[in-house]
Amino acid sequence: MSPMPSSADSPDGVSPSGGPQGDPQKASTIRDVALAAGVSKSTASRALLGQPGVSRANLEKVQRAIEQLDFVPNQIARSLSVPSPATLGLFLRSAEYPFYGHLAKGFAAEAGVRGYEVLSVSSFDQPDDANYQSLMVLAGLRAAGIVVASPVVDPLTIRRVAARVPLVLVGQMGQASNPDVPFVAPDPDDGVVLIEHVAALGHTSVALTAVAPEHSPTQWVRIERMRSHLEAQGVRNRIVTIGPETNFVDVVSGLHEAGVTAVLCNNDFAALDVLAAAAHLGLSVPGDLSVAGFDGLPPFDHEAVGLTTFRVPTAGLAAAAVDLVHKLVRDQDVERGGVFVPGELLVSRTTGPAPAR
Amino acid sequence: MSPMPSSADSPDGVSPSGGPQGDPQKASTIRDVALAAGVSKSTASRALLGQPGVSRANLEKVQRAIEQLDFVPNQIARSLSVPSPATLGLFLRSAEYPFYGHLAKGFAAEAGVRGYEVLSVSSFDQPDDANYQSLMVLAGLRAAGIVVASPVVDPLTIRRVAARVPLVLVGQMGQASNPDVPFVAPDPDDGVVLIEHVAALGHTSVALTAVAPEHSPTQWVRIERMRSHLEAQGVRNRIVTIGPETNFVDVVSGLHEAGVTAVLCNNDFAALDVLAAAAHLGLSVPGDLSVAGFDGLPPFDHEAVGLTTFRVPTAGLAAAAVDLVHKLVRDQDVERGGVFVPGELLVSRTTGPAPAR
DNA sequence: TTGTATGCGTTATCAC
DNA sequence: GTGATAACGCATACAA
Repeated sequence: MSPMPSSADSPDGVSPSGGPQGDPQKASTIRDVALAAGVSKSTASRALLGQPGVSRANLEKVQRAIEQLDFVPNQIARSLSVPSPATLGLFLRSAEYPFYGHLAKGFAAEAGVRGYEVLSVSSFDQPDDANYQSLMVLAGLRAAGIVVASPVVDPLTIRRVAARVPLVLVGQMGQASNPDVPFVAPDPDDGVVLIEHVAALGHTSVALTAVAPEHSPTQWVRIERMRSHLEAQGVRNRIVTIGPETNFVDVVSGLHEAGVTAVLCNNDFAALDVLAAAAHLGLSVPGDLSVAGFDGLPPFDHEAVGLTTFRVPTAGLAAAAVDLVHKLVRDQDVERGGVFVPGELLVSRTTGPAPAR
Repeated sequence: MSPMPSSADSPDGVSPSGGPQGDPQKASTIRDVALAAGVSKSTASRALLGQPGVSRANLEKVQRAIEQLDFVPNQIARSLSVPSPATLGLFLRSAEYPFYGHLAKGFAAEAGVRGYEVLSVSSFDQPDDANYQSLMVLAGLRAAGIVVASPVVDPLTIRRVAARVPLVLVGQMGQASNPDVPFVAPDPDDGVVLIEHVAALGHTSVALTAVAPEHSPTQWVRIERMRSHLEAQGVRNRIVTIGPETNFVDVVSGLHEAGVTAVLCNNDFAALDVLAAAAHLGLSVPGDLSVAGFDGLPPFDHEAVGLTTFRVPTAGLAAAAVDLVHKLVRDQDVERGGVFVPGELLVSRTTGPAPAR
């Protein structure tokens, strides 16, 4: 696919010229300010920027003109003449999920202390080419750097964009497809901590839930580690693939009948589904069945929910990502490969000792 | 405060000229493309935009050059000459809260079908002037329209921006401070539905939790309605102001001893806090105490959580907001005032009949 | 201290 | 069909 943007991106046939009676009030420019203040554009500009070398009289005149005209400097034009490395782009999967929301928060905080503005676009399950468009918007805005925190972006797109602007991946280990793109990801051994938790509780037959690989590549790395760790310990295990259509009552019922005493879920939402199913089946948790989630973000980590889960370090991931992209922007060397950030186990009331047989 | 942006917005002392050995690969421009293709800028531009009047030969040459140079048109420069009506700005409070995350999702979906790109910036509890800066970024980008979904933006800023670019408020009824700025908000009578729910269950003494007014202006409108409705029904009531430092065990204990049998919380997080406190005090829910939340977004609406709450219609709010701003962009008349969107009551296991006295 | 002239990258208006 | 040239709004080196 050509990198050309579609020229038909005008929304819904809106003509740029505006509506019936023309533009209501054309945005005032620095020229207007200068005119109103009776000075040259240069002086107005200098006053605007608070630069030295402007007489008090003119400064005040310009300020008055600005007030009066409600003048807002056009950042676009500004950044055209002075390359501003002050904007970072954030490409998120979907702010509706706590993980991405918290990631955005950490990202904004970390970028803020470094003086960056953050512009973000979300890929709410858009088709691939729409994702490409969205990323191009960020690139077209000449953001100093871009952080991509969405597993659904095609590697070729990543490579294309990464070739032009410093880019860091979050939450996916892109080695295979894009070895040169640095990344930040949760420690793949995070899941092993959960395994050790349930193994210590005496469980000898556990199930792991998972979603389709294309929805979350990192999940599979983690799950494979968990699985091999389980087998090394001689614990029976199985993987259950779930999706939007999954009937959890059937699934949990089947697992229980097969002797499974612990279910480790791929995320906290799934854990709630399992808990609801267990309740529906009259299974006590953790008496008959232990359940653990994954992500551990609010509100799932709340005492009132009581879920045993594993908290992914969103703040740490965000900080590492900003750090990486900042280095890239400053043209400093970045270690090939990436950064892994470990999370922490949160033990609550949904896991307990394996039932006596 | 003056509308002048700080000129010290360069991140961390980065010199624009780049790192040690100069710019590694200066972004290629249309000039480079034209040069490489052996045509003029005009022809290159036309080819880029897919405009008619370009020979097949030249078209192909330009396309090849684009591929080779990894050329991405500079949107910034582009929108300088032709104001792009294809971008909507979204100013969010904090994507970490489910409400804003879901709002963003609905917003993106609705804007997408209308052909807009969505750029969002979040005001994660920034100080006021930082908010101003962020909004100015959006305004400076010359977005076609802006939707502000953050209660913490000062009215003067809103007015300033609204004077330049179509702007719609979400979640706050700005009549008082900005009567001319259209808004979309949850129905202020939403809370009354909860009142009727607990009243029907026989509760005669209820408490309402609330946060400080500056954090959520709309909340107070809702709560006032609830309160007057309670009094009209002769139900005893009190308002408990909560904050980050609140000790919920003390609060709930006090309420219970005072004979309160139902607590209606200002949001779902607070409801979880109340539930945890009740559990800690050995109070049964809903036996001794009924608890309800507010917002009703995932995962709070999950069966496994079992919380009685009220779902605010994020999708509806988002759709209405996009509709409004779209009309504004097209220069169509917009009814003064705003749009109220009602939500729906979700009854679950934390509310029940009032305990016999 | 102030004004003039030029450039940033792109599109649009003209001539050719 | 093609290529100069002038905007767009702002910053800035340079001249005054």
